[in-house]
Amino acid sequence: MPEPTLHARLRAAILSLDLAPGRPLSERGLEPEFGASRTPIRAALMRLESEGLVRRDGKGWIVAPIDLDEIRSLYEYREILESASARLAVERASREDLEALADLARLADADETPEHSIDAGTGFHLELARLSNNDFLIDAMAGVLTRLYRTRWLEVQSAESRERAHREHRAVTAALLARDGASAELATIAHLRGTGERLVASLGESSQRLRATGINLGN
Amino acid sequence: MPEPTLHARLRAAILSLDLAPGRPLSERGLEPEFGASRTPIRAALMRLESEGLVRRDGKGWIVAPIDLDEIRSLYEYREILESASARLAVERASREDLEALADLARLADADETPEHSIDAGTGFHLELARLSNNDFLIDAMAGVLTRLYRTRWLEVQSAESRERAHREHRAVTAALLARDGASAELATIAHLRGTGERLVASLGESSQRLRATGINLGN
DNA sequence: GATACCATACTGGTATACCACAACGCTCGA
DNA sequence: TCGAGCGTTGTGGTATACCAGTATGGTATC
Repeated sequence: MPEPTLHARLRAAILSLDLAPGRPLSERGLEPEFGASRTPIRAALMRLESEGLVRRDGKGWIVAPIDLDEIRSLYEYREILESASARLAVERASREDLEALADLARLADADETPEHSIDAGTGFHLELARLSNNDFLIDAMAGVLTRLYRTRWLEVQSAESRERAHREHRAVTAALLARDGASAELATIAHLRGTGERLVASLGESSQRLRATGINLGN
Repeated sequence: MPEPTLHARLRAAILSLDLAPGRPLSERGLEPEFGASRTPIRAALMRLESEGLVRRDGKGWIVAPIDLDEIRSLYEYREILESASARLAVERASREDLEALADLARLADADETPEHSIDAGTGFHLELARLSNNDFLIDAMAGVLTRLYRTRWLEVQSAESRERAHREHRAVTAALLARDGASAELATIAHLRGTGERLVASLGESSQRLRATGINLGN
């Protein structure tokens, strides 16, 4: 296995909350931690900036904070992308592709580590986007999922929300397999809207309580 | 006026077709042409890569070619984004904002240089996206417009297509001002679908004839 | 004349030294 | 004791030297 690139390692550190949201990053400061020199670190930071995981703060860098308004916009945007994906998937995906997606939704059931649950959910939604067969839609969904990844540490805390997600994923795949575009769109929107609202609610409730779970919004 | 950044200068050179699609770029080769050293040139190239204007080709760089399938996907993607923008604009934009947009569509009438026409069209669509009040939607639309910018040198060649665009823009703004979301969506989709199909058709027709107009697809 | 091989001249990738600027803190003077 | 000014330290921005890999062209040999 090739060792992960610097970009991938930095990315993983941010997504795992190992590098806390809002934390200032200095190019030289990351040199010892990641065993690389400024040039590739700079390149990685610039790339992470375009992914929305890192941000310029004045002249310096910070790990992108988790902002409530941004999450709201992101879910609205995602609803546009994902409902369109569902509609296109109904028109274009093969039966095999749809069944593979349904398997993803079904297999996600079992007892999982929170991290597995996050990755399974991300995988499901990304795979759905792939079925649209539109590379720009796929890339956009990948970007959204990346930007939302850290907030999902919250969602997967409760077994109930994990089960709800799986149930709703199965509802989406059922509509897709039935080639019912309108239902697939509606099921997708229902899933996202519910998830988004619960997430925003729990984020808005108290950033104090979140810090107790090890999650800091960074703002 | 501050002098344009290196990124902006490279970007302008690509969008104006001064750097032909498909042309190989070497970091060192750009040094004398742009009077900068490799480090900032490299940074600019990485940024342009994330905007889709430059691409890695093996180990090297090339100006992104203009690919027919990509244009098709882009228009499909854009239809998703822009119809959603129109719908959101109907819900959210103030009367003043909508009238300002209508002004943009109206003022674009006059005799213009092709470049002005392109920028006016880009401005109109970007402004429409802004009225959605969703930053991600806005950024995505900006990205789409950037990626499509070079193809618009074709559209503005004919006075007839310029006039059609203006007319269709006015139809969109009329629906927006009437607060008729469904009509606004439909007018937007009609505009894009027609424009996209004509563009793809003329691109597909003959890349030979295009080269005569100074446009090379780079593939 | 054809082919194989080697030298050379590129490529991007990396490490690092230097620059200007900004913020912080200490020191010196009132 | 308080305040102002200056120096030290750290920031990103840039220029450049060096590295390893690669493709290419010329030459020498068969």
